Amino acid sequence: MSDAVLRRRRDPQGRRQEIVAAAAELIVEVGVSALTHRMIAARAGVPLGATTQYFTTLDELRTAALGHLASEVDVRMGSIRSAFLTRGTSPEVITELILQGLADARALEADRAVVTAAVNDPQLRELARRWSAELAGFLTADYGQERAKAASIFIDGVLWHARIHDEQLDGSLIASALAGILGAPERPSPVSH
Amino acid sequence: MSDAVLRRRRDPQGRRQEIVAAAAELIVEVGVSALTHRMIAARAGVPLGATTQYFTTLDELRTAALGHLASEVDVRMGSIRSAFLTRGTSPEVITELILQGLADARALEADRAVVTAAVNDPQLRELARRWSAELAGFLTADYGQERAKAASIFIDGVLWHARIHDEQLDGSLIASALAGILGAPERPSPVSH
Amino acid sequence: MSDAVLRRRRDPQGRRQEIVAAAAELIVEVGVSALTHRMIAARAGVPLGATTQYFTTLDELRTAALGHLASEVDVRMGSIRSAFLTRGTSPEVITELILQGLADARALEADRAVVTAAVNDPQLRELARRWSAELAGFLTADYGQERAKAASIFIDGVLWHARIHDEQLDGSLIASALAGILGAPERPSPVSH
Amino acid sequence: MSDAVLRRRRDPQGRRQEIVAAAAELIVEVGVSALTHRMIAARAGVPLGATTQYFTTLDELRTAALGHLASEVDVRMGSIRSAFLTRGTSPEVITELILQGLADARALEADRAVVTAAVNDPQLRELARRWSAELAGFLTADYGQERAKAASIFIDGVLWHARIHDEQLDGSLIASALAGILGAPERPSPVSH
DNA sequence: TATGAATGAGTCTTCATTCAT
DNA sequence: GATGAATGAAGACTCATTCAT
Repeated sequence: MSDAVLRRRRDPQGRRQEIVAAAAELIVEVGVSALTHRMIAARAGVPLGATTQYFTTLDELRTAALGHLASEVDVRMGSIRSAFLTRGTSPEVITELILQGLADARALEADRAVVTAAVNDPQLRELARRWSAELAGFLTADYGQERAKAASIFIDGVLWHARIHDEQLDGSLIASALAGILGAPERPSPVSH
Repeated sequence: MSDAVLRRRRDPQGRRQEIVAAAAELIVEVGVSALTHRMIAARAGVPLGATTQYFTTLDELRTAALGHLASEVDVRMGSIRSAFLTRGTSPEVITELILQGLADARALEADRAVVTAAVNDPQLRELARRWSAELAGFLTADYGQERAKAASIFIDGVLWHARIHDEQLDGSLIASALAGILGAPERPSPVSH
Repeated sequence: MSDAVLRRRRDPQGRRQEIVAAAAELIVEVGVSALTHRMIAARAGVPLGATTQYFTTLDELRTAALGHLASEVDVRMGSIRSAFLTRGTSPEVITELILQGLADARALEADRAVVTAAVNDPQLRELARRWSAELAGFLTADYGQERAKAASIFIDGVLWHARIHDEQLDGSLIASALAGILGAPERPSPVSH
Repeated sequence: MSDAVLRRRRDPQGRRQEIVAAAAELIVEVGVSALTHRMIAARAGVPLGATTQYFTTLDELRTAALGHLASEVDVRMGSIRSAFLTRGTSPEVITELILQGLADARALEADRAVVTAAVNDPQLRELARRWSAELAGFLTADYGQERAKAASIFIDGVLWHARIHDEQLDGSLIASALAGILGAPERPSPVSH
């Protein structure tokens, strides 16, 4: 009991999470390749040994952290899906969701960090592809496969644009472009009217 | 000593180029942050010391390599401009140019490598922004600023898509999307008919 | 891997000391500017990495080693002071202390190493000045400031002489010179008779 | 002839001297161990290759430069000797010569650089010993061997003092100390009266 | 002969990883 | 289990030295 006070409360699962979260933060800030055990330990506020206790290699930890970021994106993806389900997939709704995404700097950075890393990481590429397909999938029912895919490509462009440019993209520009890409719904969206 | 090493023929200019080219290749393959002197020397087929003879620091070499890639993009940008001047800016022409770009894997990789690196490098960001603006600029005369910008964003999306996905993007998808985004020309393009 | 290496027993404090001591030895032997991590590690009998584990930079280690030597000098300075207090400051007593100092090769070397390094190191210069002033201070009460300072300068000369020449300096030479420099005590030393 | 214009005038001896002089300057400024070919070439305003053309190894060049400094000291030694011959060796004359020496910062630095280097260089030690003996020799005729040696030791102390302290040493302090050390001349100096 | 490019040994430093405590 | 000391493999960078031109 007296020993339990000296040490941090035993909570392996929680500690693991802290480490992963710290690593994820750092990936967003300095990039995947700059990660080090020491850096992560410092950020997480855990001793150096803890980082190797929970993850055999740095690579394993890196993977976990990237997975963590990916899951953040997944969460957002889920909320987009439910927004589409309740509010339809009109260009205006999509635009609003995009603007919301752009406003959440943290989420944007997480997303771009993962996608950037994906360029040189097969596993992440798969992930990025899945998201891309998922987004397109949401729109396919209403606009057909081709247009849905084109829209998802455009959205990807918007996200990259935000990462490189400082200016805020105009909502009407996005909405018009989406409208142009998507054209009229192939069959009436169940919710949009 | 028994170093009967045969030294390479002297050609400073050429050697410098070889090193930069090797570094550029590696940036494309493994990303900027994974670059090391050793890796570059091995790829260029020069001794380790040669990399530091021509570039005081690795950073300097990195910058030169990125510049090399950037200039490749600039060249392509120039050829796009002249294509627009002679053939107009109809969605079909744009699409054809994009497909040409996608077909040139090397060019695509150079472009994406620079843009990826741009996320964390102010100087490259500026460059990326300039390209973005340039591309939009080509289209502004015919379609107005808003649509031109939206089209350039879409094109950015297409390039990213190509980098992440293995499948070949369909030309008709691109053309339709561009047509949707650009709408009818505000005033007839002088060349397109 | 087959590294059946047997690791040294853990003793951070001790190891740190070993490293500093090895560095100090080497400064005495080869001078400050010739120090290298490898040399120190070899002398201390520790692996290369140990030297950087305990000292972030070589400069930090150098400073610690110089400090180590300086503290040795400080100790001797203290014993000189107490000798003066109990036995007075007659030229004979001073001479005896100097001869003792010269006999302790190790102490002599420490002193010379620090003073030599002081020529190009502001911090050490301050230290050397302090010792100089301290030594003169011991003698000021009995001989006045001027003569005390002259004596301390002479003593410095003696120490240098010993470092450069191999011959042993004669005690009577030192005593006579000191007697000539110091003249008669301004007021009777409380202990010397 | 037209080729002679492109290249520096052929003057091997002169060039060699320039290099040695540059090296000597640098030894005084940064110490023996910091010397590099490149540094010397830059200072001398000659191409890198010239430094290895005239000296097989850096060590050889270093030695030459140290010799150059030594010869400067030798010159001063000669002028001291002749001053003693014409003006005698009274404490006042010695003091004046010392003060002159201290005033010539360049000469002082040369002397200290050589002596400092001598601590770890057998060849230079020999040189330093010779100077020491020489100086003592000048005074031996008038004051006997013991006192002469004591005086030369004191003078060495004065030179070191000047290197470490910023304050200017008082002439009267030096003169008094020398008078105390030397006592009355054993036989009248031929010139001093 | 004079020059500076070429080479690789050696330096400092950082870290992943192992493992004693 | 938890911690941080221990180790050595790289990595960036500097330079003496060699030698093609």
